[in-house]
Amino acid sequence: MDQFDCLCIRLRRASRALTRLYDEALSETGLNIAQLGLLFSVWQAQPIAIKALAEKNQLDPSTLGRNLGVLERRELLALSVGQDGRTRIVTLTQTGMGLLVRAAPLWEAAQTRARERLTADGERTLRTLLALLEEDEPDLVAGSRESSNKVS
Amino acid sequence: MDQFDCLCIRLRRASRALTRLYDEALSETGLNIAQLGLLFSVWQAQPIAIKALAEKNQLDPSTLGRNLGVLERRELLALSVGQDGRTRIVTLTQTGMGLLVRAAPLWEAAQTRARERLTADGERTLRTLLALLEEDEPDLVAGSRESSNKVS
DNA sequence: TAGATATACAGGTATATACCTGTAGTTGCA
DNA sequence: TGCAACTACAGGTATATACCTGTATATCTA
Repeated sequence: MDQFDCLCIRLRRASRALTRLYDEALSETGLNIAQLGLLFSVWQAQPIAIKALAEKNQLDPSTLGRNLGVLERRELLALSVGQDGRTRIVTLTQTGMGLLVRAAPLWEAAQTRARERLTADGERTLRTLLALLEEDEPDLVAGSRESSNKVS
Repeated sequence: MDQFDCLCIRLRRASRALTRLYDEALSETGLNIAQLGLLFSVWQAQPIAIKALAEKNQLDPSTLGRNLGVLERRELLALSVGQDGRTRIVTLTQTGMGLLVRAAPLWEAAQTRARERLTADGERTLRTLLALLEEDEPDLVAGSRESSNKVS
């Protein structure tokens, strides 16, 4: 146990560090990067039900519901009842769209700073590796379809 | 803005996914991976003040203080007043040490499963890239000391 | 040595995150 | 069609995370 070089802890630490970088860049918008990502995700997919949005973002639906609540209270997005009375349909408001547009260049700047910490190659590799980490064991039986995500 | 491929969002998503993997593996211990990491960090560094531990883990001191509180209430670690009366000194209890030992093989299994999602090369590369992301602009003026963390 | 300044936390507030349970609304089937 | 099973959320509870402010303790300086 003298070696506890935990991948998860490393990832969480890097995640906190990068979150700080983006949040700081976005501070004047009153949004953090998680909220901006959510707004953008809604913009892309609207109108969309909470469950579907949760899957798209790989978030627990109850977590997402609460996160949406914060943005709804700021009137950045609107929730309404879907045709299926059980669902809540999420859409972006005008205000939300406006804020998204205003935040875009600030996000861009943060992204650039993040990229500067990596190389162009590094960024591509990182994205690939992060995607691999999200993969749930892809059905070990069907061994024919070889893993298509080899990394250098 | 039609391309919002945010590194930070990707990192946070991967972090959630990996956290789920580790937390599930550790569930029978009643610890999550953040708590296990903290216990281990204390074990390595004890006795240590909250501020120093916060720096070691790159956590906000107030965040760390609350996280420690959870583990203290479970009597996994102990807080006492340091020689400098302002500081709180953290140490692992016997119970904490015992749980750390019990959790080790479960953590190991999770780590192995995480590694299987990457390649050996991938893991090494990932660690390097994550470390780069944590780096705060390394003093742009002193341009002589060239960046020693190039990635293939 | 007294007062100014600095430091280390504790606690308030807010958000992110997940698990669990309860409830309202749908769907499927006898 | 009426009930059983299912589904989508809402809300409780708990932890992780960070920022800000207040307080106790140290330290420094005139």
